[in-house]
Amino acid sequence: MDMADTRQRLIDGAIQTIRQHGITGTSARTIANTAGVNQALVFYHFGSVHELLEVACLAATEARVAPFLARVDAVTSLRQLLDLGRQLHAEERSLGNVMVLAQMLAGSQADPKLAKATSAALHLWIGPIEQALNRLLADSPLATLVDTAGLARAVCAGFIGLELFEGVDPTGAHAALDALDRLASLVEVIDDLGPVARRALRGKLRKSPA
Amino acid sequence: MDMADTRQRLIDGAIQTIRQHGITGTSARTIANTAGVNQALVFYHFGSVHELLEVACLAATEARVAPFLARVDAVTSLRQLLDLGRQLHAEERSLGNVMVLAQMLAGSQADPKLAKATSAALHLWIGPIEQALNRLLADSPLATLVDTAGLARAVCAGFIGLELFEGVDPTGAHAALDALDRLASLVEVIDDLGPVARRALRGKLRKSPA
DNA sequence: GTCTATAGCATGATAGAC
DNA sequence: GTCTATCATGCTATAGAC
Repeated sequence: MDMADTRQRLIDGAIQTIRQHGITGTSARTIANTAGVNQALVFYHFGSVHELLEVACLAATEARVAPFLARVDAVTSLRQLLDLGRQLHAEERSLGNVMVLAQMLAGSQADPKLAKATSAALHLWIGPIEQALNRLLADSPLATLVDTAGLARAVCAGFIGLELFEGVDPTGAHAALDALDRLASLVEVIDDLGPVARRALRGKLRKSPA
Repeated sequence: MDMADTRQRLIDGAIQTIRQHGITGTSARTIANTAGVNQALVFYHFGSVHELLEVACLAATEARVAPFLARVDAVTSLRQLLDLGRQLHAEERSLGNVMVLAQMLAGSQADPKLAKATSAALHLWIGPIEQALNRLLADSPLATLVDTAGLARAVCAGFIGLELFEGVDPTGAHAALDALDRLASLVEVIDDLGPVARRALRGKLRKSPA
């Protein structure tokens, strides 16, 4: 039953521990405890706590991104993409990959090795989002204005920040998400503009951006 | 010279320690070390490490927000507000209040007492930003669309997320900031719309938002 | 592969000399 | 108010029995 799946239990335990106790409350002992295995096995299977965290963060993110891929491919409009984003955010409250990434990011600021792993995990989200934006904005008046690579990263960073903020002010975070949603609907409208308005807008834009 | 300013040295030491070693590397001993004082004084002056962190976070944020107030009051357009935001972001790289808030937020997720203090500190930023947005959008076509309270919170959360992201991918964070800036210039253009386009836009918006 | 036991060090916090 | 000394506990990591 649990020959080489002790490894998996440790990975799952690491993720659950980060979610429940944050990066500050995560140690070989707390992980092993929630995983229901012996503490020494962390070092036998992964060498160190840090390495377990790196593996766990990547594995958990992969598992969470995989089902997301099909859903994002089915999206055919900006509005649908926004809706998918809100669905995702709601699901994250229970499944919590974003919080894991946030805690890992906090721990990464003083540790280059963690930073590398966390960056890799983040890019598992960034890639598909960027692709979707490229597809949806391909023949939009916004295509020349927005940099989809940068926007995808901004979206991910925003999710991280919102998740952390939600921990200390849930109603405030909800208001923030609503505000962004309404602002995004503005972009959506512009995306749907007719050719005349489109040209007018482009003229206006030409003199304003940096 | 340093009678009751040992207190201040500990506060400064706490902030500097969080910035250099993150929340995971912050302890009574590391703080006292960078402050150049004895470790026991943390508990004499503040009772516990957590209480020192709460005081320090609030004090550092107050000190950083104070000079910001005059600058945000001088702003007279959305473009200027965006520019101020970018200036602020550049300054934060060296002064680092946003990183302190990010690390405190990470630590707050499993600690309600820290959460309360961090939330209070965050609102020192949120308040003035919300005020500025209210003032600048007062008679804009966007006034009915955007919720300034929510938007102010979204902006703060976004800064937090970007700062964390910058730690693991500096060039990616730069691209993200640029993308947001360009997107914001779109909002700026709409803010400057004439009455005809304004009415057309309002009609389009009426059927689209949730 | 998994366990116990333990080394060696860092931690929060306190007691008591000065 | 500040110091030294100390306690109890938690931590990473390893050695060695099974």
